[in-house]
Amino acid sequence: MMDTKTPKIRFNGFSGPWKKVKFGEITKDGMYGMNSSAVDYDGKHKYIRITDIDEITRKYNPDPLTSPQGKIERKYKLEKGDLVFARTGASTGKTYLYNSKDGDLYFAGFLIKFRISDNDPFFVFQHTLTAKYDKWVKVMSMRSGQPGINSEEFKTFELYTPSLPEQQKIASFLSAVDERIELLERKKEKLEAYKKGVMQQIFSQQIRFKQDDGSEFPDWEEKRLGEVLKIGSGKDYKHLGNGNIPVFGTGGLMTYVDDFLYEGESVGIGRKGTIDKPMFLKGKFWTVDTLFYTHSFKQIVPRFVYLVFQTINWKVHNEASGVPSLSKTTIEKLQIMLPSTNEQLKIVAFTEEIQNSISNLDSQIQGLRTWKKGLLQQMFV
DNA sequence: CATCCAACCCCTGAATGGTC
DNA sequence: GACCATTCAGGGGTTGGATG
Repeated sequence: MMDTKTPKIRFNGFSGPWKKVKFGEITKDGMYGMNSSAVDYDGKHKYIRITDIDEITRKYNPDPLTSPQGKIERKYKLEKGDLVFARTGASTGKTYLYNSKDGDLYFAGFLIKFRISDNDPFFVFQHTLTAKYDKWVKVMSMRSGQPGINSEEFKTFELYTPSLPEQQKIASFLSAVDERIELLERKKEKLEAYKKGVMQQIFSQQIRFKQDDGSEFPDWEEKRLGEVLKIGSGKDYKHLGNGNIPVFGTGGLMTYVDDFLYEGESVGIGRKGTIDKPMFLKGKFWTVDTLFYTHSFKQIVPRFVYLVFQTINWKVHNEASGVPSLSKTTIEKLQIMLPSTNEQLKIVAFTEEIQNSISNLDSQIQGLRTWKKGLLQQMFV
């Protein structure tokens, strides 16, 4: 007897149960890619490896663009309807559906390619974005060492499929949802670019704000950072107990403890490792050994410091040969042009408004992604 | 296997303090 | 006041665990 099921929600005009198939039954090959390392892009052959697939959007997103090394064979070129799977490492199970817009792509050995036949590729691909698939990957990839799933194992993944027209109907609906998400993403990118451009114009004084009564603000003054603020060192926090005071590292929030280093508005900046990602801090907080914070502000408001820090090219000031490093003296010696406090506040308010719109778009995008994930659970069985 | 990053630790130089 | 010992904080390289 055939194993069948019916999904919870469905488009009008379709009826009848969905039938259970193994992934291997609706695909051809299941071949491993090129066993070759990546080299600089040669202008013709684009290489796709696990890291070139975006974790969230599952799009081909190379950084930088590379080509495979050595002899390039046609059989490693992806075609319409090809779906690739990451087979080892922490990203095991990550998938990418070939999109002809990405041009000619040659796939790497850590990916396995399946060509989907007689079914809608996009419909099948969507199954690899479900919670059910994630769970399956988690179990199947368990090994004594690094996680992994081989070609034969991928073929055993089970899914339920309707008729081709119903698959296509679902696929076109879901791709419309994806398009909406992409539209918002592009909007967000544009706004981010706009913010960057405006900040440049503000800090080069091409744009100046006026006082509320229409008069000019005073001229900007050249200052050493050390004249207007002090740099505080982070400290180890391991000896502290649990609490509700956040501990920040160069990568952001780490944990919560029961003591604080500083209270008030401040800006964190990396001392080692990531030195070019300033963060705005407020309230009581603790920073680790590798994250500086600012304090004792004179003639400068912390939120403006945050803006200034975002415009500084920190990597230029790196003085170490190994892990990038900044020292207090380097930071204190930096020269900046400083507007009056009132103009600083205007600039801060203006840029924060743009930032709010960006954050708004971001939460809309997150919301849509969550909604789609839930939708997949209802539409598939 | 490569990358990232917190934690670790060594080195240096300034500050402090003691002794003759 | 000169000299030396000790302490301490900051600078910066190394290490190892986590992650992709």
